Amino acid sequence: MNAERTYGTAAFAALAGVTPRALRHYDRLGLLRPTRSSTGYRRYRERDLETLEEIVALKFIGLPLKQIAAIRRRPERPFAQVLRAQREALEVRRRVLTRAVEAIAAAEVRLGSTEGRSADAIRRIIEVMHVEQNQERLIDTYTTALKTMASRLAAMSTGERATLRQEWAALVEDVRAALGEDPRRPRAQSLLDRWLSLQQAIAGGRETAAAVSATELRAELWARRADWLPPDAARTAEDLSDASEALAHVRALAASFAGDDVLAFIGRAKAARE
Amino acid sequence: MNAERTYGTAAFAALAGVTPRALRHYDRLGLLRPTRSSTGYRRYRERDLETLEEIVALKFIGLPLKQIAAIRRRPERPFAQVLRAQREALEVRRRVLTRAVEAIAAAEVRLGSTEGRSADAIRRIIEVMHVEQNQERLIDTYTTALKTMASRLAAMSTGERATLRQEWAALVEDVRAALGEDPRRPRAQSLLDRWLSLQQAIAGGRETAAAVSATELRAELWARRADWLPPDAARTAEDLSDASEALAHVRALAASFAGDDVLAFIGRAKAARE
DNA sequence: TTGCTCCTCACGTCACGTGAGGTGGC
DNA sequence: TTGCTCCTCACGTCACGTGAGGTGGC
Repeated sequence: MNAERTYGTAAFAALAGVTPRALRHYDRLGLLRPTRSSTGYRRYRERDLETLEEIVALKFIGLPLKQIAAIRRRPERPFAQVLRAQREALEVRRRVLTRAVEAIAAAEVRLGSTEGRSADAIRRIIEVMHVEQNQERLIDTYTTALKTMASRLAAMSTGERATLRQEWAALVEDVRAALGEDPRRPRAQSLLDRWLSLQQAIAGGRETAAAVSATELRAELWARRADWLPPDAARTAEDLSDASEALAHVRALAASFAGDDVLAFIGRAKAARE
Repeated sequence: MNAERTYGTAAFAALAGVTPRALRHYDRLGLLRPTRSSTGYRRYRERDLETLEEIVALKFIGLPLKQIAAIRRRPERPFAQVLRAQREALEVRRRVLTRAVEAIAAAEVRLGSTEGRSADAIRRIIEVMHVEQNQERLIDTYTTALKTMASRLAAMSTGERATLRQEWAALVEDVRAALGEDPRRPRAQSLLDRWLSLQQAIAGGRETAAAVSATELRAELWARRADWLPPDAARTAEDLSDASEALAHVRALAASFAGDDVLAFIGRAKAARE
């Protein structure tokens, strides 16, 4: 009595919408071990179906079976972290696919117009591919720079941040007042010194600073911000590894950078120095 | 004299941005065979770079190496077909990724609110996954039905199509005039006969007809049309395997279907018949 | 002569698909 | 007793990554 309903491999596979071979695979990996009949046949129970559905769901979001096994045993990382990392990985793959589709579309246009030859179309793919790879590299550089700045700012005390902000505002004001001056004069050169040391304080290493100060780079990136700026501010703050305060600083920084006249003056002072 | 500049494996790999191992792989597959020095070392020439760039470009758009080899030998299918098939395949993969990202996002929301447990989040993934799979199935069914209709219409003569259109318009008008009548009466039943036979003429098999006549299906699909209707009409016409005329017929058909009162009457007549 | 580069196997990756060859169950 | 289902190997997939073990080149 109370004999529980069980299923053979094929029946259970059909019930769950997977193949029998997949069930054997999960069994071998230890993901889902059914009981065995006296003759060695696999016997699945009703409650195995819940387990299998979980496995299929985690596979649907692209997790490898090994990681699924780890999560089901006991997650070594909090599930929220797993989900976030996986979502970001999928978003990267989706962007790659988008680039490829764009390259194909460009090649199709080339092929359709004025009896294009396939060699021309392939060349077009190469062009689009290179342009897009450069953009990816710019985005990576800039995103890394932003994260570096955010974490440095987050590591400072409130007082330090306030000081920095004041110094920065003062410097920008002083530069504005000196815009017409000769960039070779000591006055301009001393403004440049202040600029470089503030940049060093916020951005740290030289590469970060360089990435942040390239004007064309920022223009290009801003034009394509939909590609790298997450849609909602909450997520952005999280990405930058700390709180909205750090993000606010980065924004203030970006805003202060936005004055092209100021940047041009600093550029002239740099050019005069060498 | 005139000794051409050549490169060793590592140098050529660095020049082209691939790994030495990849070059050996392409060599073995016959994709790019360099000359060999007397001691068996691979020697790449300047013009091998063009070949390699083509290979990398075709790999970038997701073609497998075997197919790239075939294309470079001599394309057995026109390149336009290859590009289109590849673009469509990538678009499908992109949609799958979009679904997965959506499912993860839903799970993250669940996890964030009111101390969600990971089991709840996984259940949420399952829900979203099932909803989306149903939608995919609907879209497939409907798209197939549309293609079937388009090819049947394309196979007809202009005269036959004109007749069909007239009969259809006349039927819709007659049904409108009979909306208030008893669906069990011979009048309504004869309208239903005309409806079924016209549907048979356009849609062919019973499954196609069923797909086309399910009201909720069309409402659901129309709400999500961005997912399955290609953005530009030109491409749509091509998808439907013949010209804008066939497409125009499908559109006219869809428009005539759109009257919910007409559909409801036919539905009542069908219900009365059994 | 000593590093350095290059060479050729050959296994591993990931989630199964696909036979091959054999045995218990209704 | 005859099909039918199930079982366990074990190779194949795809584009290389990663040693292992060995030899020519500057």
